[in-house]
Amino acid sequence: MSDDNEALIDDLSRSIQPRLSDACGALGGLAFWPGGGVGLTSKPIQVSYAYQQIAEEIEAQILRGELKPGDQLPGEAELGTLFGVTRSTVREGLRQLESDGLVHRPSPRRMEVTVPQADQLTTRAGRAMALMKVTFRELWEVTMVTEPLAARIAAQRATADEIEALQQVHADLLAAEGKMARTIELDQQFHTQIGDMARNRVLGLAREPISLLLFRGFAQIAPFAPKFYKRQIEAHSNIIAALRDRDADRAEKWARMHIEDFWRGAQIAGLEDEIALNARALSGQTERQT
Amino acid sequence: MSDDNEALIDDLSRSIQPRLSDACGALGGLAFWPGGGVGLTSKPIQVSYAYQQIAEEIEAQILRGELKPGDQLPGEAELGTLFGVTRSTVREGLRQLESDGLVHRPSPRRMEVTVPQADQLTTRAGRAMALMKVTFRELWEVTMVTEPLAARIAAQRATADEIEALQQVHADLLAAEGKMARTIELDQQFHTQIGDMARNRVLGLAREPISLLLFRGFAQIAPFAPKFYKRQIEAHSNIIAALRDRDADRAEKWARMHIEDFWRGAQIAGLEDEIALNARALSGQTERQT
DNA sequence: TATGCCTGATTGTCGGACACTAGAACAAAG
DNA sequence: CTTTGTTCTAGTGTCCGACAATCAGGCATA
Repeated sequence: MSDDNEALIDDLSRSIQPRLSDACGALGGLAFWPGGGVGLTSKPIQVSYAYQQIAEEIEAQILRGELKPGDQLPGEAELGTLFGVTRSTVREGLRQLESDGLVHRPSPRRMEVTVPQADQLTTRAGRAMALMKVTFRELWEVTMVTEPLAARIAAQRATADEIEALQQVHADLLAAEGKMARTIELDQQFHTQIGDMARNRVLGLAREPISLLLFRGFAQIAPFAPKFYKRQIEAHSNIIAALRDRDADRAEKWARMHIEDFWRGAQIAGLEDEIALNARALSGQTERQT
Repeated sequence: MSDDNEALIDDLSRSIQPRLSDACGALGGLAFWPGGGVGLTSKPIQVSYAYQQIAEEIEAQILRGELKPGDQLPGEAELGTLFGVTRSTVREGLRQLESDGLVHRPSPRRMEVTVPQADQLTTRAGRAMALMKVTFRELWEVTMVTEPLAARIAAQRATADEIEALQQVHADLLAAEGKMARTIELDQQFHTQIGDMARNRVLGLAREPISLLLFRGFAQIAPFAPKFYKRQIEAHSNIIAALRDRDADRAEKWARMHIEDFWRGAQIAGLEDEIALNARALSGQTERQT
């Protein structure tokens, strides 16, 4: 494998500034400000550790295209000699890259460059939103534009097979009546699937974590609004029908009404400015890529 | 500090399964499939390393709320004894959490729990979109709904000060005519600022990386469309005016026209299905939090 | 050809070590 | 009493060396 990596090795070997830790505390010429304590330009003075530099250097080479997805990284020991640091230090850097999603490990022996996976970003964003305690209102306001957009584009681009698969999810959803957890799961899947049909990765990335959180509210709304479930189901049917007819306007309209209706339910349940999700509920879903 | 951490320590000490590495390769009862090679349920068989378990355990406790933002983590050595692993192993886990944004280091001596920072997520998402080579079309389709939404809500919620600040950015933008890099920067800031005025963190999270990438196209459009720059500026003026009047509909309308116009420019420049950004361009901006 | 075995390279984890520094406690000076 | 300087200690970044487990690949065997 060393033949294949010759080039990589050459590229990677921008050796780390020797003995960074020594230079850590060195605060770069901090100008004295005569006007008193206030107004001092508070520069962050960020220290840079060796393991960070390792991660940054490799990351930069990935972004610059010198390392492409699929390329295999040299061994840890080799990286160590290349950068002039110990294997332990290299490892810490690799862990960062790993959880950044820029490298992954197809086999425990190989470490290769990859592009961040969508589901990983979704988890990340969802976690962040939960931790920053976003409200249903915030989620809803955005969903109010993303889902109709997804439906509209999906009507133009979805394949017949995809629409069929969506129909199947809808059927499963009907069959799951009464089982709340399953209902929510299938409801989310329904929307995710429409999102995928739009063939827009940006939209997919943006809407997924949001709808994931928002539609959990289902469980909190249903008990308060008897007809809520039925209306939601009907909306789904209408969306599917519109998709079948390739009627973008109608698909968009029904999606909008669907989300509007969701909001009415949320209002009845008094959820408007409630925190959408105590992060605890997400704790089970941590899926760290390996 | 050990007094304050007594509770944390108790909580944290769910000790890691002893000797995980030994159980690594153990492939869980793989059922033999008599029908031939095809149809075998290819289970991922994910091994779990000690450093991952450390990260996951601490992460879970953060999500569960047992560790709250601002809490200080015990020292590495202490964590090591709590989990029953070496300090090196703990460190690798901490590096993951660090780049996940769940913990950070206000001072090189303290490691405390925090909620993921928005700008970090933005960087992450932007990098991912660049690496997956999204097209201008994908970005534009989503921007076409996010920016009008941001403008609409901003018209309802922005403070007078914020509108004033926006006006200032606009003035700077006018003054920067001809300087492309600066123009793009200020244009992005203009939109970001409107996004912030909407006081919707979900919207902010969703739209920021997208607009960041999309509006870079400015540089590629301007040379092809002489009047493009002027029209964009005018649209900005009109948006500000609408915000001043608290006219949500008009703000939304102008934002939409603004983005539509951007698309016309993109068409003239032939960018529709071009890759929005070679990731290289992002490589300079890596800002790893410390 | 397909199977089993052996070997080298790589990885996960360990334990110990050292220099350096932030933070606190303390002493001296205005 | 506040401000400045000193000392000490715990904790961090980095290094070193080591070991068991495992994967990849070559080789021998059936």
